[in-house]
Amino acid sequence: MAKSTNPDTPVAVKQRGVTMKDVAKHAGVSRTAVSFVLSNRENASISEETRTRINDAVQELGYRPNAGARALASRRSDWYGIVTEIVTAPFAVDIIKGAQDQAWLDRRFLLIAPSDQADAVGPNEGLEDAATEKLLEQRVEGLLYAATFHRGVHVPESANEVPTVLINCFDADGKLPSIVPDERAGGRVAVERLLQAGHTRIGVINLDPAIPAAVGRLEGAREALAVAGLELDPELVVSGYATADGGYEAACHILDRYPPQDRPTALFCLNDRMAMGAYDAIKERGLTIPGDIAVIGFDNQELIAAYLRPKLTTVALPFEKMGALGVQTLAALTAGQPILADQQLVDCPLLERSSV
Amino acid sequence: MAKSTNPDTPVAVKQRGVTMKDVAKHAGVSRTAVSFVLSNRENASISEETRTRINDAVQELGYRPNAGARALASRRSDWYGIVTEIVTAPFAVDIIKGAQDQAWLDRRFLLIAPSDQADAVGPNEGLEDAATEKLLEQRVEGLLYAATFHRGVHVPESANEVPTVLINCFDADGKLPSIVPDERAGGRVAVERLLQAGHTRIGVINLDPAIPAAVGRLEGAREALAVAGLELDPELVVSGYATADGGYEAACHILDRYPPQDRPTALFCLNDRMAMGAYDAIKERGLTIPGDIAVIGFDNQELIAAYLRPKLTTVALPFEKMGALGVQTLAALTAGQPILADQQLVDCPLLERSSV
DNA sequence: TCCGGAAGGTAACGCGCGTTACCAACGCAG
DNA sequence: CTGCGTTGGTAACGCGCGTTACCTTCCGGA
Repeated sequence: MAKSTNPDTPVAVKQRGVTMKDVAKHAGVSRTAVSFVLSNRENASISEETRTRINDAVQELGYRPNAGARALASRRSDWYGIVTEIVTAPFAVDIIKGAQDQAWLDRRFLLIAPSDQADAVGPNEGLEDAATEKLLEQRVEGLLYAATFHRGVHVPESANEVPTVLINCFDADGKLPSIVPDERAGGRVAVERLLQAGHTRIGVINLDPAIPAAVGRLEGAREALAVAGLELDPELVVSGYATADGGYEAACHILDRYPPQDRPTALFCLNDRMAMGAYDAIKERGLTIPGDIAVIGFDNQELIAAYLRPKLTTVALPFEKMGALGVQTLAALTAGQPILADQQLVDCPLLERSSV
Repeated sequence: MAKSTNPDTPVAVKQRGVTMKDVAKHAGVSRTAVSFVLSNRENASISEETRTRINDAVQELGYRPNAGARALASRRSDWYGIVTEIVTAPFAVDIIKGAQDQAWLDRRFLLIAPSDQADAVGPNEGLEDAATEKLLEQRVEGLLYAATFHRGVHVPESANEVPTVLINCFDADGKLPSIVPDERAGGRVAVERLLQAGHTRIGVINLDPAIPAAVGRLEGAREALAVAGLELDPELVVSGYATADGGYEAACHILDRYPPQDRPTALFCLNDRMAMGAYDAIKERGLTIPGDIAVIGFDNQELIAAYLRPKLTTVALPFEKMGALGVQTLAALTAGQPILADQQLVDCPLLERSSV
């Protein structure tokens, strides 16, 4: 099987492409005519006959336009750049998917440049700037910045040279438009679901209380309770590391503190990984889900939520939608249209599975 | 969702950039001199003094080269394209990361184009061709195709126009070089680890026996056993759906078939999701991991393997390495260098955690 | 008859850059 | 003085394409 490849290409592969000139010659017309036909010019007067002759020539020769040359001549590039650490930490990969798909719909192209965890003051600090710089060298018409988790970020200076939109993060300096999840509404819908199932004593497994996700989700939870005339018992809110272990420990803490009759009957875990740990704590105590304890998560990490047993009911982060909305917003910006709002909130839908 | 946002809006943003001419004027030299300095031409005779004058001008004006124009003039584009369904199904996202990083090292750029599950004969069948076509329009110098799981694929005809390398898949028509995991060695190392821990009666939770991963891993398992003078008991090999539920059922099947003393003492799960299900089956029966039953997985899906309790020992798929190797191979190809082998196997390292 | 206009094109410029060919000035040996 | 190599540059072409200005017919009406 070990065959060495291609003996007859010496060095530097010839990008010998068919050009418009070739098409023109083959069709017996001028290059301009070809250009007119290919770009579907409105007021170009080309007879139907030559038009088809040109199209045939395009087919026969396998002509493929040169995007670079086109960009050079027309001074518009048909592409956006996205700078993201998602390539490194794929948690929010659906942002890319959503953006990619939307761009594709708009016949645009997404250049993806990696960044390390943004604002990391470590050795790789320059990477983000370099990525932005590289994208601008490609003459992207707009920039997107996407983060793996909702937070404030600083974008490089040069991002101001083209329209820029932030996805799943916001400009700490407050100048750029951003698309973020509506954490508060998400927290509300989660707790509403628990209330609706009859739970009134609800434990909360919290994230680092300082991050936007925790603040918003908790606030939403309080709102939902308030509507029902209830309050959030501070004793039932336990923070932990945002991991399965952290969730396990927090759940143990909550479950063991009370005698069975006073125990909360539901747990709102502020992310799915912690819910995963909570599952273990609950099962370990011989309790069932959702019979004895209902569990609701947040994030909808497929690998966890869909594969836990029972499958986890959770609130989904609208990554894909945010990605698409980011591109739409960028399209509006580059077209000079006004933007609806500086910060667009996107709904976090509840995903019913079997843990409530 | 995903409503198309008017692609042909006229009001294009002026990409008013500083050009070489501006730099030249500002430095009081010719544009050629600037070009020579910026491209570090070997035998260009430019005095040290004008050289610094030019560099200063570049700084002061914030000149940024136009990648498109450069590509047009030099007929080389500094970028590769990668067509992949990974954007849709992020399982193997590290391939992109590895490729991206390696490309970045080579000062190249990766254009990522989405494809649906390849060879899907569904409604989206054309997407892959379209993606390839778009990439060729950008004049990529080489193409990568990456799959989420190891399998044979067909690539579009036009891929033959530039050097092409397949990652985590292979050309069903046998013409293109590919980078795939060494499944067999992975299966071997997994079972070797179990043997080393003293297990001789090993159950195997198998995937769809037809796919390359299952074939290779099972073969490797047999080899390892053979070295130890053992054989694989066909009764201990149970196939199931490649999900947690599938793993759960298969594990139940194996565990319940024998009385405790005849029961296998270890399970080799051919992927981590199935191991996740197996965990449940084992715990449900009051057995401990790894005390009563050792479990070893395959794939190293971080979200599962690192968060299961106990953490799962598993064989990692070398996605990142495959991505990097893919780019390296492509670089060699585009440089006209011969390729080592048509199919390169990449090692699957064992990741020790706590389940053996 | 002449004029006007539409239909069906084409020549030529420039986008920003890499690259080749050429040129002026200078030093220095013969 | 001539000849010749070296140093330090520059003019000009072309990459593939969008675009503008212009140029020919041809036809119908006054």
